[in-house]
Amino acid sequence: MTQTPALTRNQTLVLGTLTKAGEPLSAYAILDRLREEGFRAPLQVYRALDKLLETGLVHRLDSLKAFVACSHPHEHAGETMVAFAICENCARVWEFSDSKIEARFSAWAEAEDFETRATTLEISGLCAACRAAAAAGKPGKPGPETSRR
Amino acid sequence: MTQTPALTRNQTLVLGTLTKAGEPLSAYAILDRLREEGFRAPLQVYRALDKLLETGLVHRLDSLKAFVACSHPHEHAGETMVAFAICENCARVWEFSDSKIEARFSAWAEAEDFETRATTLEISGLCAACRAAAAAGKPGKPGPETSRR
DNA sequence: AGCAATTGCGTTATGCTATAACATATGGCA
DNA sequence: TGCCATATGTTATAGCATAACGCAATTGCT
Ligand SMILES: [Zn+2]
Ligand SMILES: [Zn+2]
Ligand SMILES: [Zn+2]
Ligand SMILES: [Zn+2]
Repeated sequence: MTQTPALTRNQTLVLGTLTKAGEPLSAYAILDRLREEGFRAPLQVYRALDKLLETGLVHRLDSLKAFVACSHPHEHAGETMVAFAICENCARVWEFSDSKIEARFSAWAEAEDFETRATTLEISGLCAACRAAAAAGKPGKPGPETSRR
Repeated sequence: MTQTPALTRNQTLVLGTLTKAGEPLSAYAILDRLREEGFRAPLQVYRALDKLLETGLVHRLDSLKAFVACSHPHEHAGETMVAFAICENCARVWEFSDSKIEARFSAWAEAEDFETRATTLEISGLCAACRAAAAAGKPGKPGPETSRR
């Protein structure tokens, strides 16, 4: 069940940065926000992220090359397959799981005798708020802070 | 329906390289295999890939940062959500779609009023052949040619 | 044919993402 | 005390992707 073994200072800082941001951040964006705390090199961020990813407190979004704090520091223990919906406009992320989706993937894997180790389930698009704003002619937020140093 | 407008020389070379490889290749791996054909710069590969991705002849696997030829140059027109299973050991890729998986994602999107634009559905693990080989004590193939120049 | 617009191509330079390798420090424990 | 494991700091390097420029080929029109 991956007992959380109390976070170190760097891990706490990185997790705090992601939580406060409320949206996905690239490792380098995290680094920039932690320079005042003494961070100097990407490795300090990546090493902290490694541990946070292991314990499930943070997720990596492959489609964005960015990291996000787990929205329900729930039990990721239950083997649950987690999916993410990412708004291209406001960068908000919805983390959800659906037992039926999981069941279908498992069915495919069983039929093919494939042993699943990791999953990447991400859908990107426009959230309700952004679509409403767009319909009303408003510009909207700039997007996720990734690829922007 | 994205009429395929006849491929250019570079696009043909890149698609041929991916098809012949039969496994995912990074853009730089493709570049290396096309130097004898006159390729010099990553952009030549990326520009060809852009078009091939548009027309659905090639897919990008975010979890691998690599590209793979579509295994059934089928109609990707029908809005079908495509999923990939990737063997971590032999790098083979299974491309499949499941209307029930798609239906569940669509149901979530409709409930949240989220407009889906793109999907990344990838599961990685071990294929049947590699598991059997591992059980028999054999080493197996080295893995996908990504991150190796 | 003449001409403009589009698209593809080649090249150079640069930026973003991630890890290797080495050094130092710290804390638990035999 | 001496050993081991883990965290950390630092420098350098590898791997992935695009910006910006200029030129060439193609297309579509008059
Ligand atoms: Zn989570
Ligand atoms: Zn939004
Ligand atoms: Zn396909
Ligand atoms: Zn395999």
